[in-house]
Amino acid sequence: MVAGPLPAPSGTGKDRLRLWIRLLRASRTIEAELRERLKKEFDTTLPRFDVMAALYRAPEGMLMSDLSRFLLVSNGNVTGIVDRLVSEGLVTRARRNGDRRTSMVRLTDEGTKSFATIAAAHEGWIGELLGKVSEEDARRLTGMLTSFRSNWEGRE
Amino acid sequence: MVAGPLPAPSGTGKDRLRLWIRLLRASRTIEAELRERLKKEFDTTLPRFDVMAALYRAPEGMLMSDLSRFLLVSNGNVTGIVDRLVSEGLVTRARRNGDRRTSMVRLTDEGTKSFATIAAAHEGWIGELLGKVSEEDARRLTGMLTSFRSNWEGRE
DNA sequence: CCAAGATATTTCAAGCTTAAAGTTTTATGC
DNA sequence: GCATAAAACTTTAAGCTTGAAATATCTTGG
Repeated sequence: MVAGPLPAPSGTGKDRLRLWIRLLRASRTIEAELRERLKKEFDTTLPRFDVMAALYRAPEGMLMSDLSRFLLVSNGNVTGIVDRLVSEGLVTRARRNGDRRTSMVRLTDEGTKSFATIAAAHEGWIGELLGKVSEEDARRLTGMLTSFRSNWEGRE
Repeated sequence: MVAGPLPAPSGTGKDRLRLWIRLLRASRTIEAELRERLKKEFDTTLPRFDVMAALYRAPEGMLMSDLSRFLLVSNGNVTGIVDRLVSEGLVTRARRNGDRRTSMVRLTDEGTKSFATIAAAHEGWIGELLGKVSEEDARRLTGMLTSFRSNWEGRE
């Protein structure tokens, strides 16, 4: 065989490591800002917002396991957050006839109304925080991240 | 927040919101994978790794406030993580002559050795997890994220 | 039917995280 | 000097997070 110079498998990992660090810092910076604003302006938290956002897209409701899969967090975690949302009257757990292990989690009317308000502010904040990223860059970056993600989907 | 596209049909913010969601999902996916491997292979955690990584770059040591600023986390948070690292013998708090409020936090020899091992594995993992991102894309993406960050530096 | 396994969820212990309040030490204005 | 403010850090309470163990329910092969 005419084995040419091997394509240096890891030799160039430096740029990827740098990318990861930037990625992490960017998302942490934005996350911190969002958390602070959610707390200050709506007296809520990011995890609660995440759960409500997921439920908002699913008027028919979601199972606990749907939620944890969609949000990329553990089962036990969702239990606690939903417990608190239920106790605040924003969400309900509806027992199902068919399978008594599960329950459909849904936004209440109050939860829906509350989320719509917060989501509008949230979208504005993101526009502001990412204001310096041009729409074109945003689309290109999104594309890169999407292809990255599809590389990982279904691994866990 | 790992929410899907919100129904708000605001014309211009849409792409940025989508970008934010992708960014968050990507970093959470990678973070989860790293956390799991750190636990399984080295019986440690991401926050511990982050602190040790910061200290590794600063052989002369860092103040608690330096650490919390650099890592983008709260003061009290760093206190707990450093406490645990100290109790494991990986880090020391050296009282300073000048200012008795502060102490220099440094890696111990054991901590340095331990971190070097873990960091090597970590760099390999990142190379693997971001393997589908070309080096060129990685550099371009890093550039975008860097300019974004500089937009925010000094705001808090 | 029913035992054995699979699923869906909750509980638990340990650790991470923040914001706010408290402690100790240093710096400053008068 | 010395009261007062500022700075560096720790403590605290509440909530988030995970992985593992426990519970309850459903499914399936015999």
